[in-house]
Amino acid sequence: MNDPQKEGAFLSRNHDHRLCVSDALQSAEEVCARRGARLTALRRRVLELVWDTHAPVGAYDILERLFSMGRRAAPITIYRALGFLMDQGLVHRLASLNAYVGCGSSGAPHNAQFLICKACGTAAELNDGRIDRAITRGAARTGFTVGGSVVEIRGLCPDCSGN
Amino acid sequence: MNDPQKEGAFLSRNHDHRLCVSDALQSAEEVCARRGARLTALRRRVLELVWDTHAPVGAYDILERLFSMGRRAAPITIYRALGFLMDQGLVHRLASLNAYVGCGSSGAPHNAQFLICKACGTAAELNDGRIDRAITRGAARTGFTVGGSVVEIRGLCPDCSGN
DNA sequence: CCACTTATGTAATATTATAACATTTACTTG
DNA sequence: CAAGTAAATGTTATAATATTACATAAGTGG
Repeated sequence: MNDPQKEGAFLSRNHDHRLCVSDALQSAEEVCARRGARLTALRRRVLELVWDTHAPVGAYDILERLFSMGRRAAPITIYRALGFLMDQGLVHRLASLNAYVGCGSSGAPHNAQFLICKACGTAAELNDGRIDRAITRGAARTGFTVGGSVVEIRGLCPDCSGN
Repeated sequence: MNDPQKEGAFLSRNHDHRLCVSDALQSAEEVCARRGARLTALRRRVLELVWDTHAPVGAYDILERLFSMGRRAAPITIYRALGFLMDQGLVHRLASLNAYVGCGSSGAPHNAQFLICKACGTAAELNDGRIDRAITRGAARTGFTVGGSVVEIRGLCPDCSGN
């Protein structure tokens, strides 16, 4: 992870996004190959569309983009592809947005926290053990055993907050 | 808050739930009166239905229960009432469930964390500053400024995990 | 009481997601 | 390679959640 683009959770507004996409696609190919999971043309296409921007994208947006690329499909098709991609840890669903975003640290399904910029819509994945631990401990104090968590944080990204 | 029922985030399975409801309703009356907000019959009814159990309830469930009480209403009616109640900080929406739950620490709108038992469906509100701080700090490390957060934790409540 | 604001009613529709079953594709094994 | 099987996709319909737009009613202040 010594790619200069990947120093922080958020990339600069004018980073070379083609690299994000090609990295994600290549990584997905490898991950799936290693597991014997089939990254079919359709699934790869959906993954590409999810990676179209760093802003989470709705299932029906993906559907429309597929249409505009000349491929006609039903909603269930997208949901199935997204389901596969989530199972492989390549995509996350953001419950607070009903939208999907590519997973940067792909490799395996995992919990993560998300930072969502309310100005530009960009979302970045955080994998902060301190947050996880605070949650596990806070829950444990009430006798609750944590299985998983949804952590979606709204605010302003560095570019949009002027930092 | 020296009500013995309220020692922890989760109440025992056989607590006297009528007290929860009457407390919530009375508190809501007070809060609204203080603010000049109108807790109408409909809104109070919806609040009661939300408080029917500690498990989050869907908007359409509320609608059905209203029906079964002889009151016919359209979805928008429920959503408007829920909107009002959320504005007053009396109800929270859980994004990961598309469901609504009464707010225990009512008084003002606020962020909170939620513990959701995957066995019994009960949800409890946590107001753990340590989690908030971990989030704020984790975000700040990436240059992100936090506005608000959705924290919904799934797992097993004390009753269901055998503690 | 009148004018005004707020709340609710009514009808239609948008948005997100899944169920059920048919067909096709690709993998496997003889 | 052909047949059999499992996995993926197609097709159609529908469920579940939420909102828009406009009409009516109810409360509030002069």
